[in-house]
Amino acid sequence: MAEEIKAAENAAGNFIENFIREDIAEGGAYEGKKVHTRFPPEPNGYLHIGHAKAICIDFGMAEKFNGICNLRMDDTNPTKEDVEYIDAIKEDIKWLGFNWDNRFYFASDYFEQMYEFAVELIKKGLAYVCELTPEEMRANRGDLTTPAVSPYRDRPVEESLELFERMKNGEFDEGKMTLRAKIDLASGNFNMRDPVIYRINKIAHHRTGNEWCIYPMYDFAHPIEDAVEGITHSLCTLEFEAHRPLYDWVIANITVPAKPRQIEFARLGINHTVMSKRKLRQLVEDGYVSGWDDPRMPTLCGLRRRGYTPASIRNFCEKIGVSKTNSVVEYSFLEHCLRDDLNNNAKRVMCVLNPIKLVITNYPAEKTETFEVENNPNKPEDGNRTITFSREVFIESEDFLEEKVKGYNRFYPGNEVRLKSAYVVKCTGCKKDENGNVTEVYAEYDPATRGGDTPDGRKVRGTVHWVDANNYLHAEVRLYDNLFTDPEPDTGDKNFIDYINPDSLKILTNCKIEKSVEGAVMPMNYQFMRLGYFCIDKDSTPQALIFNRSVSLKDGFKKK
RNA sequence: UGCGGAAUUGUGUAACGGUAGCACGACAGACUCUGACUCUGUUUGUUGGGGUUCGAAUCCCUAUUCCGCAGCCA
Repeated sequence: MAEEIKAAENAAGNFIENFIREDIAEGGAYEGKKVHTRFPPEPNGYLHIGHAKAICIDFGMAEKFNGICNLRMDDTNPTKEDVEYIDAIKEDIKWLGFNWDNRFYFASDYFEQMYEFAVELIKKGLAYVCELTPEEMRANRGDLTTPAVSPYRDRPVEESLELFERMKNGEFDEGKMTLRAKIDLASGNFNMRDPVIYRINKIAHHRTGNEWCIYPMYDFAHPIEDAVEGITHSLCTLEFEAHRPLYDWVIANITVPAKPRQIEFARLGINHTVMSKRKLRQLVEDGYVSGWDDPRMPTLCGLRRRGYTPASIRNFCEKIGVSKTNSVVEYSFLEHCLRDDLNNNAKRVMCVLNPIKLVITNYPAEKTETFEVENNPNKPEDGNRTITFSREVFIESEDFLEEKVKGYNRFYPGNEVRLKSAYVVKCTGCKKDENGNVTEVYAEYDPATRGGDTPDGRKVRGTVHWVDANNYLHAEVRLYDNLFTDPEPDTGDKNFIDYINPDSLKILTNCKIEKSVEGAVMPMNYQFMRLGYFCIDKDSTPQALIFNRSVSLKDGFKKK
């Protein structure tokens, strides 16, 4: 316990952490236990960056207090769930680096117990079988100031007991009956207006098959799941705030030893994207993206394919903090977190996206020489690699201008430029085709500058990346931009589809990359010098390399 | 209109009656064999109005704005 408090005192301290710390100080819900949280996804879709925040909070908070965190599939609604998502969810969480050990559970593990608890409530006169149809229930729901009504509210306990058992036995059709908690039909909180806690669903459950035809509702199931697993702090998002009184009601009225506490935090919003499962699904199903793992998607599988690292995402979640304020974080902040990680860890490599040939006219035609280049100039311990150089190299077509422009210090006739790690060369001109397009650039090299140094100490302002035209690999490179042009495509009465960015994907098929990447496989992050961070795509093969641009480098070039 | 929440710089987040700080961005400069990185500096904020107090982002009152809730979804 002392350790836990100490650990907490050393930490930054968001409101949840402070809450738990106070709880520990008071002895509160603990009874000497460890902090115990859980991450409870419903297996009905893929995880996205918003879930990553929740995962980092659930697992991270436990970690911070030397506690533990369970992974639990909240599978109480067989009409929406499927096994196909379970493995994907586990994979994403593992990828982020969190560990649930052997504490992997299903809400459906507790169906029998939940049934017993429901019976307990009925016996206590705290639940009753209601025969209102869904339509009738809606009609009798009341409104903000008018109470709800149910003609079945005062049904004798014995009768409810019998009907509930018959519900369980499949004697009634879907929609005919529900079990309702008897709380307060006049409550200003609709969740307390005798909420349905069991409904009939005659559909096979992905785990329990046809064993059950009645299923507990979230509001009844969740507190039980938490209590049964000994969860101390049940962390969830803000929209469940109004459900907390019901959560507490269930805990208070059934016989469980543990008293978990629900604490709510704000959902993550990120601009230039959408986060709701429904909308992401629409993007996939209507073909706006190639799939759930399209590199433009905010899904964890999408981000992973895009080249995001677990560290960058965890760091992002750590830095955005936790509060109860609804907020929209800038997408560029996520990008910052990626650059921050990759700048330290990605191997540098040279790739020319839009190649144009540079001919070094005073360099021998048949000669080839090699250079040793640092893999990461900021990290000498990452070693060197060898690249080759010859009379013809590819340079970026945008690194050449026929005439000097103020502030531009790359190739233009008369200017000296350094070919990164090779030689300083002086641009002498270019060749154009009949349409006036530049087809080749010419330069002369200074043999005294081998390795890129200038023995005479003269300054060379521009340094550009290049690839030996006699020794390179061909590559396809996919460039991505925001999926939506509008920073908040789904606020107000906007239709997010109207704001899809038509230029969110650009495919370059004529890229030249240095030979050293030969044989590279996923997952592999590179920095293409001066361009950005790129990774091998899952479509890539050794014969046909495909790279994704994860994020560009920050562009400090000031246009006047 | 009932209930429950939330308002701190462009964005996110601290400060729990005692100097409004940090990160990102932006801007300016230094450095540089990546116009990156790194480093230095600058800029912008307590939703409004009252009150309590020597002192208020923080406590009280009041107003305003925003978010969530009327699924047999989670």
